[in-house]
Amino acid sequence: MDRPELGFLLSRLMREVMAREKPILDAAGLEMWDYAVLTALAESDAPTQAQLAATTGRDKTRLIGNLDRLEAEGMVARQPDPADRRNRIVSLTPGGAEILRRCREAIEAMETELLADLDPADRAAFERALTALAEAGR
Amino acid sequence: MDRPELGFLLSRLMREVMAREKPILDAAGLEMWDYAVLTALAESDAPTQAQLAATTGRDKTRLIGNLDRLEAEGMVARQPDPADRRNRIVSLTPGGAEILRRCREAIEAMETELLADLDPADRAAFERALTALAEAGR
DNA sequence: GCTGATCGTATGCGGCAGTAGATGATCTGT
DNA sequence: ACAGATCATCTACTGCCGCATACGATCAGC
Repeated sequence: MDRPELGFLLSRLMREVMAREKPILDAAGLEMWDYAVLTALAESDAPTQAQLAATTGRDKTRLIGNLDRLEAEGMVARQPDPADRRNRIVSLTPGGAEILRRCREAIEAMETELLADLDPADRAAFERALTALAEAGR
Repeated sequence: MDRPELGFLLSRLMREVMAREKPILDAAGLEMWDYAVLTALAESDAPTQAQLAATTGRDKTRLIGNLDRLEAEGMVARQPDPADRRNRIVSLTPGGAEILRRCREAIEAMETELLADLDPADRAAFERALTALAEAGR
């Protein structure tokens, strides 16, 4: 049962995916973390910064800098939560959403190409399994 | 086609796997990198340090420290290559192989448990696809 | 034999990571 | 009204990362 180490396979694939994402994000003037933040923002509505840090896995103090930059460039907006004014509610601006949409499109195309060599059934199973497993880690 | 970002799924799963590996490696007194090095050593025979750095993805100057430690603890041995005395050929000692074997066993058990909830067919396809994709990144 | 390249090693740099403590604004429980 | 908790922010600290450089030993081509 000389199964190849799950961790090593994942890290190798991860490196490959990131290498292919980088030029796309560079072209849009985004860092990896920026993209993660924007994506999280598009998926959950009206998150507070602490929530955003939790869902992206980014340290909350590090997140601040990213948001500063993204806000300065008009991609996100921070508003005090009317229900609890300690919170800052972060949201995507239309401009940010548009940039995100373009990146996402390019990245999906890249991923499609990356997965193209797989047997279609395997590919579907791979995506299904990966989604389930990623969920398992909460 | 709102496919969930491959990169994000991978990073979440990766974090989960590493979190589960950590206690096992801690118990054996190994760092993540040590384990990667030992595993690479078990798989390819008589690699030079430069080759080892390439296959593990570790910076060659950083690798030195790991090898120093592993050598001091008797897990690996460094020998000058008789064919080219600039090279140092790194090899697993029996003791190192034994420690690696035990870790690998525990980690495989952990992985088996992690994958246990998957549909068996999906699981097989997942491993097949992951192996193929990891290969794609050379 | 010389020159230039390669390998292992040591060292220093800048960058990025998380953690911890302090601060000010704000909320909650009593 | 007051005490304690929470949130965003700032700053200092520590540790790991890759990268570049330098150096001595060694090899290969001419």
